[in-house]
Amino acid sequence: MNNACSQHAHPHRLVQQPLTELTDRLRAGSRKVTGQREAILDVLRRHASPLTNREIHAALGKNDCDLATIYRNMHTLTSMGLVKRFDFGDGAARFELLTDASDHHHHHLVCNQCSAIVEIEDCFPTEYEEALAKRHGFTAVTHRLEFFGTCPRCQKSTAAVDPTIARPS
Amino acid sequence: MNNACSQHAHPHRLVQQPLTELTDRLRAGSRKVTGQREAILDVLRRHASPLTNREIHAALGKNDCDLATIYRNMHTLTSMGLVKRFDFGDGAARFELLTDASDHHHHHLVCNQCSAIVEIEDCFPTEYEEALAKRHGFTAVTHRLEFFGTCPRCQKSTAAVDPTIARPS
DNA sequence: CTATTTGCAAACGATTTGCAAAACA
DNA sequence: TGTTTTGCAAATCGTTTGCAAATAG
Repeated sequence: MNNACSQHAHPHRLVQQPLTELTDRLRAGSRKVTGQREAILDVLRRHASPLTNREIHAALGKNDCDLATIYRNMHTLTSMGLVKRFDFGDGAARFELLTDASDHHHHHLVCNQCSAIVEIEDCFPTEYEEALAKRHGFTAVTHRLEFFGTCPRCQKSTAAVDPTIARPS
Repeated sequence: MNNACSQHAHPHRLVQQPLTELTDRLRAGSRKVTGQREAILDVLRRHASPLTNREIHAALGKNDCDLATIYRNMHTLTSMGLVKRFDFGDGAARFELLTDASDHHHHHLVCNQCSAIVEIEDCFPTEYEEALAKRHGFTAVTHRLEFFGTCPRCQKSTAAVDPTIARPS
């Protein structure tokens, strides 16, 4: 995927926490600290935007490991809370490192043209969500919210967008 | 997928517009009115919640047609604006009939346990979205928003939920 | 009659899984 | 050493596509 514009990502997400802190979290969860896991976590550390398994695999370079290993580890890391999974509706899951508790819930603004991703702090108002849950008798209600549009850089080009892809109107 | 609770769906979406009105829209788009298309549209007409291609296929019963035909037609119908595609993050696209312009934008509340789907009118505040777009220099910004939780019926049972699936925290 | 549409089978891309070898603790 | 993790290959699942036959207008 072409992430040419991804440098627009909000700087606050580029905070790199030390790798040792991450491996410690692995040990705390009684998981083994393997070279593959370190390499994967290291790739995630240095990326502000969520990456697909394939992108992680490509970014591993020298520390290459099997794609299946990445898939398995993203499951593990997600269930351990080290990583969060996002879906942009294009058929590939994306994963982002959770640096701290405050990162556990946020959203994205994705360019329909070049797939640039901007981290967003805006969120659906809690009070609305609570009212909505109560109204329908649901409990433990959460939401998935992602924004799509045309990024500044792509506003000049005139590339067509596939109208059948799941971009809400 | 188990949609046992789907009768919770908001009644306003059960409005069934005549099949002829739909086929007319096909003709208006210079598309042929085939038996398969009529059958597919008829299935969508009588369902309040979005259906997967497989669910549509199963619902066709006697008027069975090839799955590939359904996939191709959902593309066609989506690009014609007769149908809208939704993604709940479980890997299967869902489609819902658009009865009128007011239906072009709405959201869902999905039960994590039984996949019951409730149609939701609540939406992310337009002014927030506009501010967000301006702040990041994006144009033509839209959003995808879906809610997840535990439906009234499932609040009694104690089924575990896969923590690795993309349900935002 | 002619462009569209369909059925069938094969192809695809993302993801998962079985199993034996390799590696952490 | 005993359990977890990895690599490899095969399997799965949703979806797409090539192509010849069927069909709507």
